[in-house]
Amino acid sequence: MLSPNCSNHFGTQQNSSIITHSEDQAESLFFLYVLTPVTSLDLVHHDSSMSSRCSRQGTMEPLSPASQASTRVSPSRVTPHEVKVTQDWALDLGNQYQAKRARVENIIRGMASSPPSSHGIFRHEGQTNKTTSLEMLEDRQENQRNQRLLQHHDHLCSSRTNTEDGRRLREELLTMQKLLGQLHSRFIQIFENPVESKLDISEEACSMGVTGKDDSHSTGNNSDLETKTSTEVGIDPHSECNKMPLDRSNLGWLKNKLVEFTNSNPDKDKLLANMLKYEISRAINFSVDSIFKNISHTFFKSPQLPIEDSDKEGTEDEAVVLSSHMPASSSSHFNSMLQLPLHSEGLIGQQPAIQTEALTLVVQKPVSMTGPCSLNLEVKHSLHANQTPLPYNQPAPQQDDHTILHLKNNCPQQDAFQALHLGTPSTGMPTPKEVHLQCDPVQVRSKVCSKPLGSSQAHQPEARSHHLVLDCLGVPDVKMECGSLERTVKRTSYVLNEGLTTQHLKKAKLMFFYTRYPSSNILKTFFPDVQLSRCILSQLIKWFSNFREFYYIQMEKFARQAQVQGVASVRNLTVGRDSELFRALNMHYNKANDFQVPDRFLEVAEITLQEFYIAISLARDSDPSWKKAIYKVICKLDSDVPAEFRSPITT
DNA sequence: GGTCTACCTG
DNA sequence: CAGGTAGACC
Repeated sequence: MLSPNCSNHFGTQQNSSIITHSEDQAESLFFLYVLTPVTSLDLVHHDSSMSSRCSRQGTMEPLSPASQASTRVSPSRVTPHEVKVTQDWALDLGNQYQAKRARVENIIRGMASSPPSSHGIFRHEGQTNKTTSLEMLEDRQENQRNQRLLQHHDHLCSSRTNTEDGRRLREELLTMQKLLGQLHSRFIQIFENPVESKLDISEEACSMGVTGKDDSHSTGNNSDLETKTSTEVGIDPHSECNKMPLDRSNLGWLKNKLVEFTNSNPDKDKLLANMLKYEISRAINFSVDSIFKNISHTFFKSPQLPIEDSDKEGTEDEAVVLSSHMPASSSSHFNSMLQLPLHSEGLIGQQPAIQTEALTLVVQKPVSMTGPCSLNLEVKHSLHANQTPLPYNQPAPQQDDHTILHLKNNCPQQDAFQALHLGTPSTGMPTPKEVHLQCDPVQVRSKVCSKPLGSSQAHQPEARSHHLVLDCLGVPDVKMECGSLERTVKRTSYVLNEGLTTQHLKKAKLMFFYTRYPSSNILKTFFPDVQLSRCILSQLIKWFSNFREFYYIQMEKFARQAQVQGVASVRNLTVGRDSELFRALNMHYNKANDFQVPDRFLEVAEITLQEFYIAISLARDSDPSWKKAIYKVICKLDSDVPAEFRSPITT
């Protein structure tokens, strides 16, 4: 099939390998064409090197009869101007090829003019033709069209015909016509009975040692070209007859037919053999080219393009770029991670760890990015060296707060409060410079709070002196670039209310170890980075109310459990760091277990458990308000919150 | 009436 | 953990 145009054919990368070879052999091809009977008018475009290359490439076509007939250039394309140009081009060839060309042209003319009305044509110098004699044998209709074309050119070229050569060639013409008839009959037979003919042809061709080798040696430049064109497409021209299946559409079949034809006329049709060899190579090139073109097209449209090599910590811009170049399967991942309105067809199942973590942290509410807060991170995991790891093998009972659990898992800011006790920075952690960053926490607008509250305003001077060492929200121990870290924080910092972030929630939980009933003043003092409006304050109070709720539920549960287990004395009810009750509480308020829970909290917890046990033992639980007495006791057991908690999360 | 709390529910 | 409600307290 004809290539649509030169630029497309040569401009596409996927064809480069084949095309390059062909272009490198432009000169050889040129000579081959000169020596080869041709009929196609594509060569009219040989007025320029580029167009000639394009034409030759563009006309590479399978040699199957059907395709030949359907893809041949229409004679109507020829214009007088083109003929003139071709003449000029041909004159540069030199006289050395004149004789040969004339002879070949006459042969072709004779073959093409099976009807006696057809006369010599293509005397025009340089007027070469792409249609081979074999092709003409295959398609009579095409011959007729070519004849019309030849006739059109005849009057232009006839004056150059040598009368003596003409007579000699006419004799050859007769021979060729006979052969033509034989070959045509043979083709018809093959078409009608392909299987039988296949075997026949195969045996004939191979038994005759059908190769282009011997013949090619006699054609000088043609042999080199033939070898090149064959080898460049991975086909051994000397052995393919033994390998390629003989099919009507198969090039091997055509070659065999040509060999058959050539062997029957060894002295006169070497030219045809060379020509066909070249055509075969060209067809192979074209086929390979088409295959690669299809492959390339399929490849770039495939959604399976792997992007594992893509930067997993790429920026959002990078994600956008990826989404535009990659299969949608890849981009979808980034879409979900970055929540960008990108087309999603499924990105890559390969998820960067950052994104995965962020997704697990999403609580059940929609989020938005507002209200930047900065985290001053100075010390991380400072207590790890001194803190005795708490046994944490058993899950806490009634772990119904999944949100909190998630937050604890990924936001080990408790480390900051561990540092409050030891005040020693841990090693191997990011320096303050490295982790000091701006984050845009996600905020959830509270129903109660109608007004947006600016965060990080009420910075108390004294609070600034206390550098809370906050591990910024699930930032892994891996040292990260600030940009990447910031993106992580953006996705992990989940603002629960106006001005309140997950850091505040964690801080409140840690404060609960000291105070179960914080006053409003205490909250204002220890949350200086939050503008404690009424709604914010109520929110904080509500948090502690929820903390107490969970706390008392656990106490009652374990007290009743002890009752069932038949604990003899209240003195036997103790709460140690390895007790199941403490594990449950620690899991709830300090899931990361990186905060040193004060001993006082253990004492208070033990007292609370005993109070519940006593009340239950005395059947006070029958009273609807039987817990109030316990609350009165517990509220008096609050201790002072360490001054380090005064440090604002926002600097 | 406002505030705080416990309790319940989702 | 948030929202709602009811009760107690001032």
